[in-house]
Amino acid sequence: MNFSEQVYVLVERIPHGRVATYGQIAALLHTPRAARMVGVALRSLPDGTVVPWHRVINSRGEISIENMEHPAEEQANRLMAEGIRVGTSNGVYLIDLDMYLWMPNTELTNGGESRTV
DNA sequence: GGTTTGACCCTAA
DNA sequence: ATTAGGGCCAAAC
Repeated sequence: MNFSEQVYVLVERIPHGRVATYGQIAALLHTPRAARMVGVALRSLPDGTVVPWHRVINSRGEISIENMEHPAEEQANRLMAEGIRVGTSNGVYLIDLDMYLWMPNTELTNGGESRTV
């Protein structure tokens, strides 16, 4: 299984209503410096894929797409459809990481609570 | 094989 | 606080 496939598998584990960062995905794959590769992998997702690519954002909590086949606006809409509050400042979409960041270490160790705040 | 390419990230001004 | 600049490394050429 190549790097891209591992990325897809991991991204599928991001729960509905949560987000992860590129660097976080890379770190979970034991290559903490390969954040850009995560982006490259998601860039060339096959069409009609079921991977929730929209749940992956950058380390500052921003959507990092300008305009491709999937514009930033679509990603923002998909996130909001999951109940995530998406702010916008100067054309940049912002997500509160303190509130929505996925914490994979916590998910199985505490009965599924994992609240922050 | 070597080179180029990024949906990134961190550091230093 | 904001912004350049450089490092990163798997994949595609």
